[in-house]
Amino acid sequence: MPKRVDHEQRRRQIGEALLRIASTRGLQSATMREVAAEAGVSLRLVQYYFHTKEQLLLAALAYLAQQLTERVSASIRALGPITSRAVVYGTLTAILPTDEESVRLTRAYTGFYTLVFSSEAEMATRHGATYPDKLESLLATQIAAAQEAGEVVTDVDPPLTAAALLALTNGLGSSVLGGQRDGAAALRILNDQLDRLFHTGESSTAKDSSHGS
Amino acid sequence: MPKRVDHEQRRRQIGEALLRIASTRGLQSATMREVAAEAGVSLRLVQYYFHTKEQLLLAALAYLAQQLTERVSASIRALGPITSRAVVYGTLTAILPTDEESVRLTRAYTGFYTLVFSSEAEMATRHGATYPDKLESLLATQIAAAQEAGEVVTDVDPPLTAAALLALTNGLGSSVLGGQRDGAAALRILNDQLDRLFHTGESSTAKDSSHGS
DNA sequence: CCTTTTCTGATACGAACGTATCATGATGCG
DNA sequence: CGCATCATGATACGTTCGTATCAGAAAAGG
Repeated sequence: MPKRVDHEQRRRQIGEALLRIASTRGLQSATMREVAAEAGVSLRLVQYYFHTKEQLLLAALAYLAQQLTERVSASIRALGPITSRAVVYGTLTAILPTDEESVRLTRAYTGFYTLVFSSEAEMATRHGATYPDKLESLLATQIAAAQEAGEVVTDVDPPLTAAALLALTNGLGSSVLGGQRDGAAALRILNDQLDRLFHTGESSTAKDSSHGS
Repeated sequence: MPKRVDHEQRRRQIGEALLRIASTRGLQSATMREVAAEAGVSLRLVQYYFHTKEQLLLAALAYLAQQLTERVSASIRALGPITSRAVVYGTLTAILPTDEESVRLTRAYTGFYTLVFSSEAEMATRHGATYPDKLESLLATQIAAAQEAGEVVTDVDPPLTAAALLALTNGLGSSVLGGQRDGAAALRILNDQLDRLFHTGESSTAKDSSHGS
């Protein structure tokens, strides 16, 4: 038997190359040959590890979801005390394209997302719908908890508000990716809304309490 | 000279065919041949009226923007008395995919939008950025006017809030297009937010004041 | 040592794309 | 009445895509 290389590492290397292309040149530029070149391997190797292109896309999407999840929990963890507000703030800012990494992730994610409602897309049911739903119910739970703690007024509907916050963040992300505004401006808008929800008087972010334009 | 047909009508017929494809099978399925078949003309005719595919896309985008604009003003007009709140409500609900026409428009629009930050896209500067900006400043003006009228509390920042509302609506639209929820659910979420902004006590929509899940 | 299995490379194939070319009715003007 | 010109049709070309095929190198096992 031959050199016995780590298959999973190889697959990951190729999948990451696809994500890199998706976040720079767009998913429609992620052809088999481009991915192979980006990963520094031959086209045959890509075919060897992924029999078909759909398998490659599916694997790359899984890698992307994993990275997104890791980023969300890292963002929450970085905020220190795990309060409901920190979870909400950390979750939303993690998926807002503000720094280089989040721009990469959201760009790639948007590519997959639009691939879903174009093609008949059997991959729609796999990740596309379940991932935002999880995020949304997580947010709803935290908002309800914040209500119990008196940080949020009781007349807001947690599921409705959670959905609104997530949709707001996604919409802001799209505007950043589309070049309408930069990440800092999007963050200001999000913070403004969060401040209105969590009526503690202080701004959500630690570094700056003013949100003037 | 031959039959002397109306060129503009022909171009429109072909452009609409592209939009129809974009909103059903996706923009990447809108090939020259598909557009020709959808419009019921020959491929040569499409080439005759649009020398290159980019010209066709540009023209179709212009048609789409025009239809969107018309829909927004029609939606505002249908609300009767032109109050600030009606303008805001009419604008946002017009671009939310709730009925068949708005689904068509938003689907097509999303296709163009994602085409922009994939390709180097010279068409990004033409419509992509200016259209949302116009909507946003319109909303900001109306929110400020509502503040003057006492319908909105004075501590909200009109530009920031306008941006948030538009981003929220876009995000909700994406979730509807992605199949995460239906148009009615998205409308409930939007109404919930508008009710919180315009503290008149009544729901924004005329038909139902409850927003329970 | 040599077989057998695992991995990698070069190249070919059919389809679909955007675009270009050749050819041909139809019509209004001189 | 013809002929130049606008409008349309049929088809070809070169490229790129996903995928398939043919084949060679490298290392464990007998």
